[in-house]
Amino acid sequence: MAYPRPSVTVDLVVFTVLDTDLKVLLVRRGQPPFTGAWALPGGFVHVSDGPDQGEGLDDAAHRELEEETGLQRGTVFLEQLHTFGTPGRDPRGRVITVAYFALVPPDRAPLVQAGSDAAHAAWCSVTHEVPDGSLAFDHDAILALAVERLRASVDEAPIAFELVPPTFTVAELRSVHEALKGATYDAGNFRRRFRRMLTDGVLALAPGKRHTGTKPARVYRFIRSENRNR
Amino acid sequence: MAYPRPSVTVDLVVFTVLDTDLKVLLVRRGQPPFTGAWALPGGFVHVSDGPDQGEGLDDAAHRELEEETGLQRGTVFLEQLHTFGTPGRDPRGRVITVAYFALVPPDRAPLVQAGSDAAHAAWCSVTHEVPDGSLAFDHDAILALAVERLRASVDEAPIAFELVPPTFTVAELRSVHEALKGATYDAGNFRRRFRRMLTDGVLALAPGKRHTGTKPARVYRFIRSENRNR
DNA sequence: GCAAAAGTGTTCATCATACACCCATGT
DNA sequence: ACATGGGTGTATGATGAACACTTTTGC
Repeated sequence: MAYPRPSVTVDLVVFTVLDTDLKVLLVRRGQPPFTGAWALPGGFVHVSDGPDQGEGLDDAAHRELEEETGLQRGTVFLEQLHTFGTPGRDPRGRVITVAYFALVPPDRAPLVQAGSDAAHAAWCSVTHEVPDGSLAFDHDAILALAVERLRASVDEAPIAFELVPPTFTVAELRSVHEALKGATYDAGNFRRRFRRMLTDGVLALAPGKRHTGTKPARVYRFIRSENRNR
Repeated sequence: MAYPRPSVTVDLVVFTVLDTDLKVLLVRRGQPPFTGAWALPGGFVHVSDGPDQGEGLDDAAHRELEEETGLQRGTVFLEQLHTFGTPGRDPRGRVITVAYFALVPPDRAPLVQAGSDAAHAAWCSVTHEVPDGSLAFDHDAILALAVERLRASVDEAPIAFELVPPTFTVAELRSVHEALKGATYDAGNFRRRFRRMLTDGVLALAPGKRHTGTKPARVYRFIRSENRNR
């Protein structure tokens, strides 16, 4: 146990969908290395030599997320993505980073502006504003993997609901799907999938209607699986 | 950068299928903590304070795998699974472990016996020989996650081929699927899926036939996607 | 009235499942 | 001869893509 140890950090890939476009939260670096470059938010995992040993990885990720966005644990989807530890990825020394990806619904995304370091954080369009090779460290690779994982997860798990307000219309959910996959869905067919989720208890009709400029649409809400069986 | 740092290890969940049963490679611990208990093979990631910074995570996993089984890089499927870093998971101090899972075809599995520390390593049946709570550290949780991921991956990616000899029959591949999922597949329907893979270029007919005690069966081989397009 | 989005229905191809059935071989 | 597993065919139901269609609102 007397060997040199690496530093361990968490990096966050925080997604949201604004204006039917997939956005990622980036911060502008104020210190070297990569001063002035955009990077993923993140920080060191707190470690203690005492008996408590410090904080857990998920705890560190949630802490960093709250520091950066003000969003508290339990209110956002956060999941471990992958761990990156290639030697040389940080010129200062051996740093291993555990990457997480988070999903923030658009109605909570503006909270980012109210964060402590608001000036240097921004939502950037993944497809238009983040050219390959523009991020610090190996954050391009981390972002690429996160996008890939996000796209793959949409068809498997009910994660699109994490990117939508508490109540939403069929068209709104479809819009999120389209933003994630970069393709258009047939409105009729998407509605049928939607109806199946309704009968499966994944969704429920919510009171009220939404006026979007034309015919008012029904609004629905997502039923999390924990509450679905009771 | 002067804060206390954690130790970082890699742990390996090495699977194979022997006698139509899913097995995992376990080692018996010789030192405290958990002396005498079964554990996943693994070890510390080499870190250096010099400019080279040490070895990469994948490199560490491959090194540990070769030390334990003699299987060299490029000959086995190895993929990062998840990183576990709950404080207290190792009573000696803060240890964060990057878990990997590996798939070894049965024709190479016996090589494990030839390893340097052969006596204390064994293939254990996941369903019969590894009761919950029997492994050291949090290795029960790591194994459980690996099994879950393995089961989920079988239907998505062509990973069953990693658990089968270089050439195999339809029944052999079906047997692996059944061992992984713990269910039986209809022989005719499985054959149809198999035929689709054949026309898709995922599989190719291999020369020779295999005598299994009754009518000789055709043998096939897996075409890796890199070679499929040329 | 007209455009645009909400919402419904129909057709067609694909694929999983269940199951009946023939064929070849070792014992 | 016969049991066993290799190998083939068929009917049925679920699902998804493509697309025509009606309804309801705002302008």
